[in-house]
Amino acid sequence: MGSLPSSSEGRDAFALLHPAVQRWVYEQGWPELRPIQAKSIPAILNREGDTIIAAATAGGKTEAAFLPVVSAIAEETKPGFKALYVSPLKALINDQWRRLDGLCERVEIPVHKWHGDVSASAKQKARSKPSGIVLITPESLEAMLVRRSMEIPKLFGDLRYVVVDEFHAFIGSERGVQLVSLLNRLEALTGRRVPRVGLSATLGDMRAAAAHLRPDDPEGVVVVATEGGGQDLRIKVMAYVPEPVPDGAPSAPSVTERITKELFKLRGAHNLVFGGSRNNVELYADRLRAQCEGMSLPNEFFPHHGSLSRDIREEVEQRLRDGQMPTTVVCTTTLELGIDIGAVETVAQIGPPRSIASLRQRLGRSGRRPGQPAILRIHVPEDGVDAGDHPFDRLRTDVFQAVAAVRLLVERWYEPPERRALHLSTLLHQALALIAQRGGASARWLYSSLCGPGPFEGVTPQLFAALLRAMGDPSRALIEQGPDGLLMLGREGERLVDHYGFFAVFETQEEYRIAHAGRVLGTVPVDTPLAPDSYVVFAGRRWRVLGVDNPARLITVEPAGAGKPPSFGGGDGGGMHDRLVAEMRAVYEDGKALGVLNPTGIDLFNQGRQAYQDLGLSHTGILAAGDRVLLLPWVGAKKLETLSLALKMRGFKTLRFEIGVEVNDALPTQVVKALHDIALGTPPDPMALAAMVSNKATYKFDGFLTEELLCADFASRWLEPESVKEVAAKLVGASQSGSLLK
DNA sequence: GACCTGCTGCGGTCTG
Repeated sequence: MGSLPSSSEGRDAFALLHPAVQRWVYEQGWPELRPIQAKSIPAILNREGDTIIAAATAGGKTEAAFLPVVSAIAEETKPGFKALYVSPLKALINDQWRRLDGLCERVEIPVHKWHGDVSASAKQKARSKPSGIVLITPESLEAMLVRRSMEIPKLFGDLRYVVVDEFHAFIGSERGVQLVSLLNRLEALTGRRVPRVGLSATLGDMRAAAAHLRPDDPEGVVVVATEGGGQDLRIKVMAYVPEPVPDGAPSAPSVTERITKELFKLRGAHNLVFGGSRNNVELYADRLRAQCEGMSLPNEFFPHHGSLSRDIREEVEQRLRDGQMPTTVVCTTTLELGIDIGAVETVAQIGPPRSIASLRQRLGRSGRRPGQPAILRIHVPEDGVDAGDHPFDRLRTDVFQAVAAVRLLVERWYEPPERRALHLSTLLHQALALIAQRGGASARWLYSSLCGPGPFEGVTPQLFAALLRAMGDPSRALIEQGPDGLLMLGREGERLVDHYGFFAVFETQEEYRIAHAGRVLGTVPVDTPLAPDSYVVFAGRRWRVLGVDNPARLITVEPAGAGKPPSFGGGDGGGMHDRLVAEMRAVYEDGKALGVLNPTGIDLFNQGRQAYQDLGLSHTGILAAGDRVLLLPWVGAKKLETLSLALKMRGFKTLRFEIGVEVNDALPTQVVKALHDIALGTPPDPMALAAMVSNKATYKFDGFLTEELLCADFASRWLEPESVKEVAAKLVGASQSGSLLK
């Protein structure tokens, strides 16, 4: 055979693989094993523990996990699935299924897709003769555990590995908490501790990621990483302001028109433009297509976002993958994860990045061939301001945010996971799922199953008892207690669990479909319907609304010559990490912009620095300026996000928290007190917090929580763990505890 | 004035 693996590390790793896997590797014609693969193979095959594989996008991570995993299970003949692969996206499962097919065929191991688009008959077939590898979503795994718990020991009793793809996508979210809880439940059902392998490109804090992967033994997780270095980065931040127009002069091109002109220069290659919102995606995709048509050129610009129909999105992905015709896709985060689209030349971003991890992920789409630089252009629109405007409006926070994000990117800092929140909405969901899975359970057993070392470890027995009491309250009727003390599903609990919508822990809004000539183009939210005869831009084209069928939730359209993007509904707001805000402050303080700014950007940068000095924002606390209240940003954006949520719940309209929070209303005393406490970094008085929260929901099952539980959960998102328990204990009241936890 | 993700079981009808 050839002299494939050239390094000694590569040779040693290669020798560990199963002969059939070795043959497959030869057949691929690879010059050698990638460094990440050479490292991961012994890490997985020579030990029993958990592993995190971190390498740049397109670094061969999938094979780094599956060459050893397939080798380990190649000779297994006992019935049962041997490896479970969990992915955040169905599209990624379909991609990986295609990719694994050849390798697994060589070794004669079946690979099963298992998600909502897979037919019941295919699942039935896999279930009747379980073997090989299952590729699944968290929701489908939840459904399997709840609906088929009796079969789990037979299906997974001999499971050898769990592989989690795009692991970063599961960190710091409700869905990630659910996933880890699911893996714990799976191990409990099978009585085996199964090695976990997490794959990711952008993990900043490996120890924290390890703690998320295996909460009760983070030290035992081996991190296999390769340097992403050596890649040449070319980054430019371009700022835009409206040009002043003298009276009587023809109007100057708008900021949007100038950014469009800049993006149009990307013609002739493969590029991605991250628009920041579906609205922007539609706006720019339409303008760019119109510009092509105006110049009688073939269109190269296409939109891609979550409200477009699957077939429209797949058409665009296919066009990128083919690489035959030059293509620029204007998209949201939909093209950020690992769906196979090939390499692109330039990555552009409209507006400042909100997350460094996501910026890194986006950049990973560019410069994937050796010797080719990764190119990033950040286009930052800013408003025009007058000299007399308030300094808040002259801070140019978007420019500073973009510069701060680039500084952190160069520093290789990424948002770390946050583990300290209580996640009571998800805990409630998991308690229901576990009761349904077992048919009934004691409170003590539930507590030890869910709140041991794991994503709910911050929940005390008292708090859990309060949660169960809330669930058992006749007004909610989620659970009830039998005479033997066993907890069972109540009337409402049955109804929830029986509906298929139960399996996902995230909320989704109701939508209308938009269709032309029988083809569904995509969806818009029900609360922002389109009127008949209005003009709309959708899927990158212009349409006239023919009719709206309310009962069918269907909007029909015909081609038109005008239109503007529909409203896709509001987002969650905020979401910046404290570190990014701190870096913004550092940029204001030290004035170092890395030389990445265009001339307009430099002007705005100087203007922002001046405004910053004018304000004299150097201490922590709340500034009252006239009828405005400014919360200094340096308390941390995470806290501000929470605060802004609370303030919105109280009906305040004018909020700014990019760098400060302004409130143009008089604040109730209790809320001011809580704001003060938060600004000073001390735990707020629980009653003041309660006054802020009222009884509004953010997560899917918040609506079933009492005000006290909601407050405890709310506080947990930014307080230190000790303070969380303190505040929660005060809220819940230790005196009531104990009745359910016998 | 942000983004994204996911979905079972059953009963009915039709096709090969």
